[in-house]
Amino acid sequence: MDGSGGGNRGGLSLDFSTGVGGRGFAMGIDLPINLTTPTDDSRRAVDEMDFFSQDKNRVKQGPEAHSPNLMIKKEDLSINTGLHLLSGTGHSTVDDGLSLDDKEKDQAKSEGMDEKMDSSKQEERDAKVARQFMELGPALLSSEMDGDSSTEVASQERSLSPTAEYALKRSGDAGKEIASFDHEREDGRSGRGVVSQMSPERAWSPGKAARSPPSRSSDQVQEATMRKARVSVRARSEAPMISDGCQWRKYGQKMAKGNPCPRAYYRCTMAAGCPVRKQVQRCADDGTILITTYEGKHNHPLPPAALAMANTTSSAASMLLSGSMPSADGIINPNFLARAVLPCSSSVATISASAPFPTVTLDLTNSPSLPFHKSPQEFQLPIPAAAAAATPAAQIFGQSLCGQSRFSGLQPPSSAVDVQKGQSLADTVSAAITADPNFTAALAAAITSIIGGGAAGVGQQAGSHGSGEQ
DNA sequence: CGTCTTTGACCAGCGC
DNA sequence: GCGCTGGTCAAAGACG
Repeated sequence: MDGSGGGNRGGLSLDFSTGVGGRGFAMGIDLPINLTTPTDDSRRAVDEMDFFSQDKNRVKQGPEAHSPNLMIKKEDLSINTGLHLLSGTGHSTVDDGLSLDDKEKDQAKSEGMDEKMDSSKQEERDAKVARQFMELGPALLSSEMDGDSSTEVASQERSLSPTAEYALKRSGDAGKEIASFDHEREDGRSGRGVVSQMSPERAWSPGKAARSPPSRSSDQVQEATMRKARVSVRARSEAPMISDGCQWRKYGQKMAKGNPCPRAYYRCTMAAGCPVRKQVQRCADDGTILITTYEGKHNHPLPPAALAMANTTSSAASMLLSGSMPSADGIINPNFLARAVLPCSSSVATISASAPFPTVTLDLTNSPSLPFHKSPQEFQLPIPAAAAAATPAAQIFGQSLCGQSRFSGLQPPSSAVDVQKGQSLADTVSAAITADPNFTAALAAAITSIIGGGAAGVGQQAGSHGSGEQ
């Protein structure tokens, strides 16, 4: 897909490993994120295009005006892009769950982030956070699902253990079983109305949509034809997979065209029937760059570390949603999200309409310097994007972002006007931070996702089993 | 023994 | 219609 930028200047090794090795756990990540100075022409998303401007115009003109590549419904994006699009007031418990761990991580930062954490200390932290997560699990679920029908589904999903699902899928007529499993989540009872933004399991594969039964509502039919937004994260890592706090099971591996490195397919196993899947592949041009593409939304509570990553990616995805909305604003700083995710990066986020899915790419490989070296005060500003989808304040952020008619991480701000608008937007976000405590909570979670590798394995530890890379 | 990874095969979409 | 490609399945083997 896209090449990689420059060399390995200013690299930073972040030890995301939990120290709990062991087969089957998708953690143990040594993630040396190496942020480099961007080279605009060396990283390029395939088929990058002016996604928002076209879409905005066409929304006003009606769906008929859409080209197939741009027929993206707002609700479609909301259904599938957020890995864990928390709404409203679901963050208090998350915040609580993070507090202790954050303190410890802050301390660890002060002791020098360039060094790998002592494994024993990290184990202690992991165990501690794992206990917190286990204790908070029910509360997390209730708070996150509160107020919508998701609670019903969550309980239903939980009623089927991962083992049971696995056995079900492996039994007898596998095709039939899997189909029925999908239907269970897609029908009116447990599908659309249930997890409000949960995508069907087949959402990952457009091909699977063709297998769906014809007897569906018009909305469902439309959804089946909709393209699913994805969030791709590029990061320099020598580990086979970045740790995002979730449990993943590898279900396939393929050699992708034009890339000597195989592409691995994972699905979330933290809960039965979780539709979230991800692809992991190394960049063809730079083997040190790991490209992780997420799709779907978790239908279960997440540990803090996973929540953080989910918020980060879902916020990026939410931009697609925002971008589909009309806006009177013109071009703003095309790299605002980039800076929001990593403050010092000038070329991080790319929205690509490359077929068949609209994709937000968060490029963590090309920032000239790291936020981790900065003071805590400096790091508070950038992260709001990570929480953009999670809090009311984030809506402000998202609304602002939706004004972007061009959003390309490949180009520096095209004009002084862009920079100016970006700055004003930053002011808005700053106000949002102070106005919304939940925003701060999500902020902390996002910080954890980037710097707090210690908690990355919490989910796996808390779970009875995990998955790992080969 | 249970769970997970590996890997070849299968299926569907898409382009020619 | 055919071939290519991406995505998924599932049997077999590996591991703890």
